[in-house]
Amino acid sequence: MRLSTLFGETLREVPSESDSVSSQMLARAGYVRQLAAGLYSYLPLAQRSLRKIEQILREEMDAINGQELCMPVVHPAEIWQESGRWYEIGDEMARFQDRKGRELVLAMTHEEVVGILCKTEIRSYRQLPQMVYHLQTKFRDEPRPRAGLIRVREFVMKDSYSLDQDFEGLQSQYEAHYDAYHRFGARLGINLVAVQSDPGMMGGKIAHEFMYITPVGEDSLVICDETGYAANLDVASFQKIPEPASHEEPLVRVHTPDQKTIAKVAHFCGVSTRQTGKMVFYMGEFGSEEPSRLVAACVRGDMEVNELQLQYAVKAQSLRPAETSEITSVGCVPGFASFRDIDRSKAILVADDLIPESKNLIIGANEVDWHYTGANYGRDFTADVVAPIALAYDGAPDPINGKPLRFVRGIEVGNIFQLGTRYSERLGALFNDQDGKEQPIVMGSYGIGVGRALACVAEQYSDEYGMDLPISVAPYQVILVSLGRAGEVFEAAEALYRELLAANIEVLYDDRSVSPGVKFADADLRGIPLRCTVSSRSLNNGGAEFGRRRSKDLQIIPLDSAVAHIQKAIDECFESLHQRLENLPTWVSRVS
RNA sequence: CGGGGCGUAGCUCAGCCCGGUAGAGCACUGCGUUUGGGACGCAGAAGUCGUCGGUUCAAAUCCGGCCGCCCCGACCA
Repeated sequence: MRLSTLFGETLREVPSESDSVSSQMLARAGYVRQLAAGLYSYLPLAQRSLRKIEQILREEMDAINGQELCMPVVHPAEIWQESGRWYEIGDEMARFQDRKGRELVLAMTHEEVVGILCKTEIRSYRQLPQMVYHLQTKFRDEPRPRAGLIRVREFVMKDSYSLDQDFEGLQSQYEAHYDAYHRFGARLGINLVAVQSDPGMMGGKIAHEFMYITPVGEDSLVICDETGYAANLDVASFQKIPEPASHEEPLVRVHTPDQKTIAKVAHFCGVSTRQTGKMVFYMGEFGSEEPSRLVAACVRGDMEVNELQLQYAVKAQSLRPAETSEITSVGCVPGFASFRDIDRSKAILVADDLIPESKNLIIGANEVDWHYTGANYGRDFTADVVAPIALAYDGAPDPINGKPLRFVRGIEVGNIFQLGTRYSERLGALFNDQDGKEQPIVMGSYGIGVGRALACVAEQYSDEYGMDLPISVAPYQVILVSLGRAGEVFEAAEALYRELLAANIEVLYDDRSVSPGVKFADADLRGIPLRCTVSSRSLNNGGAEFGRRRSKDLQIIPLDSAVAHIQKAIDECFESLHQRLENLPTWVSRVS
């Protein structure tokens, strides 16, 4: 490709549209342009990179017996009504009507269509297992798109769907995806960490997210480098160690003027926050049939509430922080609340499982400026539900060996879900088993965001001058820079360009008549890993100048063997990338 | 949805407080010079100041509504 004709300019100045490194780099390098919030055009360079990422996905999916197909982006509403998600999903799903008034939706994912396809294609256990995948556009009307390609509304996802007759089959395909996703990350040059995650409304019990670890990530994770335990904060567990206490002290009502927060009360009483019980109030929604109810949660004073686990503990559809009036309506005094003296007919009381283990807590007395000391679960107060509802924290003891967990942030590049039979049952995707009995197909679903993967690569492989993409992702392998329009240099560069093309080397040829500074600056920006320069200086030295992007260690390669030299360097780039495939985490080697 | 910021030429931004001729740099066009790390001179083209309304003799500037974009939070099958 000649740079003089490439569609897509570099930007000299940092675009103002977003703060994230990847979006600024991709914009400056002429890869992407924003059309609206969360909607991007991919210019030719980005398109080439995306196609390379897609090709890697195809190879990895094919390697685990996937079959590529393609399903529509526009779906009739009925299939989403059948699966139930028409009613469960809110404004995130784009809904519209066709000219006849038929309700349509833009696909957020494709479980429903796969289920519909199974109804006609799969009838017998003899046809299972199967795995299908596609690379297709999704639309999710995110409440807040952000960070360039990291969180967009329209994006291409590789989504695959496993179809099995039983859970053993599902487990096996799940494990195959687990390993394939690690290979995918390695081939892109990024480390993906598999973390336990919340299956959420996808249903099923087991799910993992594949995270690219970076401080700019939007998900919070806990990981332990020693045991390999890794989990999304939502589902992270940790060891809970009660404060030592020799005996139960008596319950004593103490005056605590103006000590409204846990920190203040603990300080006032001269104890650690670990000796206190903290109350947090939510309003729980339980569906249209049931009225919403107050959910009162109690965790030890040094901890926070894990809202997702609290929601599961009370089997609520959703939780929101309670208003002060809602708290007082059950007899609680904000700032001085506890499970004692609460109207238990109007609220669900949930205690973290550490609370019954903890002796002699300070809790609220439900009266302004008063607390109790020496409160003990069972004797002085009880809950309706005891469950692990405390949020893991930085340094919390690993659930396996008790070593401190590390808090990190990550970007979710992929996820894998064991769906089970939820969709096949609702959509009627059944097969006849060996006994001739109808059974629902056991499904799994597995996604990878293609653009998000590119953003993660750009995030990692950038410096102040631009991107330095791995050879597997870079739109071109080498950038050929010609300096000077003098006849000899021009002829040599043109000849080398033709030779590189003939040798099937992916070359971006800067044939523009701009100053050397512009060419080098653009070469640094564009993300091409190798650079070859032809100039009168290089010709005088015996050929072309060649090396890694921005390297000071440049070698002169004779023109007649230049192609071979460049091919060798490309091969070495791939080899060093492929070394990442060794010692990858696998399902078998995982701990968590 | 809550909080904050912004919207002026293709890009980055100044001008707005204090109302009166729409600006700079980069990019672009032409001519000439220049060619190893974002060159220089001369000439030129380019904006309905997001939008609608109000105040005023007069609005980019003051006031109000709306729209859009970014950031923090909520949310995220």
